[in-house]
Amino acid sequence: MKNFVAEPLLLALQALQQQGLLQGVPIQLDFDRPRQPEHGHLASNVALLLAKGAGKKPRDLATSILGALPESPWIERVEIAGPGFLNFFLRPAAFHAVIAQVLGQGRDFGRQNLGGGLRLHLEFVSANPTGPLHVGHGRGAAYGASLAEILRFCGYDVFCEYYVNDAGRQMDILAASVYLRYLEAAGHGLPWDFPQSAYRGEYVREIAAHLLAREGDALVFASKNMPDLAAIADGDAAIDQLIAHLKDALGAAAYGRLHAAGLQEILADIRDDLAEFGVVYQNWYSERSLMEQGAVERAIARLEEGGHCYRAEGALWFRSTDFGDDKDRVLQRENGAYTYFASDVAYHFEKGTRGFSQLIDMWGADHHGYIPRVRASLQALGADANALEVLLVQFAILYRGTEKVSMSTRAGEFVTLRQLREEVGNDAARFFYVLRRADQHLDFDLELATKHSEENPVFYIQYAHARVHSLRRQALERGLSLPTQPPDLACLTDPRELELADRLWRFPEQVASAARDREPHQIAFYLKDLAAGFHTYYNATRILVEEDALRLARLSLADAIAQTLANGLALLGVSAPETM
RNA sequence: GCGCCCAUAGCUCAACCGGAUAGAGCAACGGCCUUCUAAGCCGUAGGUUGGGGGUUCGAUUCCCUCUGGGCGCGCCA
Repeated sequence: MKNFVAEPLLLALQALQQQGLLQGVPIQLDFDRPRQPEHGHLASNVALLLAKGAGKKPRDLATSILGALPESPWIERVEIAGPGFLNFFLRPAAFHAVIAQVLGQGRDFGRQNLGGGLRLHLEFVSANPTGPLHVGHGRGAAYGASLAEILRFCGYDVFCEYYVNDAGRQMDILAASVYLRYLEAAGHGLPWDFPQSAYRGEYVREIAAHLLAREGDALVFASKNMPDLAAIADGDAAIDQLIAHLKDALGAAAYGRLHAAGLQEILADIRDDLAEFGVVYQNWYSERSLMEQGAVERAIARLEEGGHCYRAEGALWFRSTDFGDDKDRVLQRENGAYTYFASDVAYHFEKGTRGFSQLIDMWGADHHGYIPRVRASLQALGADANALEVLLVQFAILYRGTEKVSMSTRAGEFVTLRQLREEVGNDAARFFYVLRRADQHLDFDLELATKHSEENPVFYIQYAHARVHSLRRQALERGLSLPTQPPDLACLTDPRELELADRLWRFPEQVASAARDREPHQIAFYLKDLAAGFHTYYNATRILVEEDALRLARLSLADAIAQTLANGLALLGVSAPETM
């Protein structure tokens, strides 16, 4: 739609160039949507931008441009204002064309091909499978899923992946926690209190109960000669001793079943939870498979071949300081075990070999210090470090009223994503999560979200959508005809109607902007604005009037608005109900 | 101490890769339902964009500095 103005303006600038007025000045077209209606529907500051290079005063240049503008069926008039802005006023026909376009394109209105099919890898959530997802993870899930949809709508080939940390010490702690609950469920009391450093959530008992149902007493024997945890002051050391004992006593096969019991149940839960939330992955990538395939060894060998490693204090280090990191990082510990970082080096390198042009990672903001070392590793491995883009998502801080809610997974004190979804509904949750920029802290007041969920702006938007469909139902009930394609919009002359069409026209731009900035909240705010415009119009103007032409034209406008609301809501994973 | 992020109306947040007079919602106050869904609409009030410098025709936006907050600085993940 900007072409209505961009094409004539470009022609004018080219004409001036031929006259020698803009020699050596690179032409750049730039438009603004003025806040003030007096400033037109579109304003261009080209004269201000090009004035310096052309050696002219901005207003004089603007006058020259104005003189060179060809006639256009869409442009009513052009004014020069302020320091040299060119303000374009469009004819109603331009807005009618927008409405027709929305109705013609339907669900594809707003779709565009910015990406050109570029393959893009998007990793998000990737929470450790040591417990159910909590409300904090929900933000990443909603944000990532919405971003994926927006990017797809803009012509990118997006591949969503969840990186499963199924290999680390945290999983061993989970296994040990399950084992202790298993003993309890089997009727064997623990010789000491349940450890503080183990996972104490209720879900661990459930996993243990299922394990007991499958295994019976078969694993109880390993409770003999357990280390005396009560005697070990350091909780982490205590749990590590317990893990070592269990691995030894149970043997690889039985310990593997114990380990898998927790992992598989929790992973299945996470998968279902996210699927119900409308968050779908193309792949779940196992950290353990990375290790079993030798990818970590290969990556480290490659680093060593490049001379980026050294041994010190018994450990193998990566000289990340050569690539701008604060300090060097350990890849392999003194005890021979690889660090989490080593897996991540391999994982990110491996991603790059799968043919993606760009890698987008979404991390919690607490991981920001991690970016330089991952970048450094990609650089050292000869990969394109610029292909990795890390989006940091700030924490969601939970409140219950004015009180901060603890969010410890170990202690099992948290509100799960599932609980939240059940309380406020998927639509409200999805929308609420993307309502603010990712780099803003999200204050999530549970009391407010549950008690006053009807105040959530998602209902405001859905209500506007439902109202349009209500109009259509009303029209049918009264035996009135509905619009046909293409609509006749000539009688839409009211400034409010044209202004609404103006907002519709903005949708594709907003989608592109949201994709470029990786900011789904832009869509959310746009939809609020469009819904507000419709509610105002609805209250001020009767749509189902007797006069056929006017009624059909207004219904067409309403249909176009509903279509755009539905398209936008779909990008955010929110439903667009026809009745409320 | 070093690094990253943030600071806009009483509260929660917008402001289109620098644009013209900084906008919404909530809270407050006052109006609108015998006609298309009042989960709505209209109006009033609310600001030195944390302070100070700089760049620019032009700064909430970019740079510097200070203040205040969040997070990080493990052979944890």
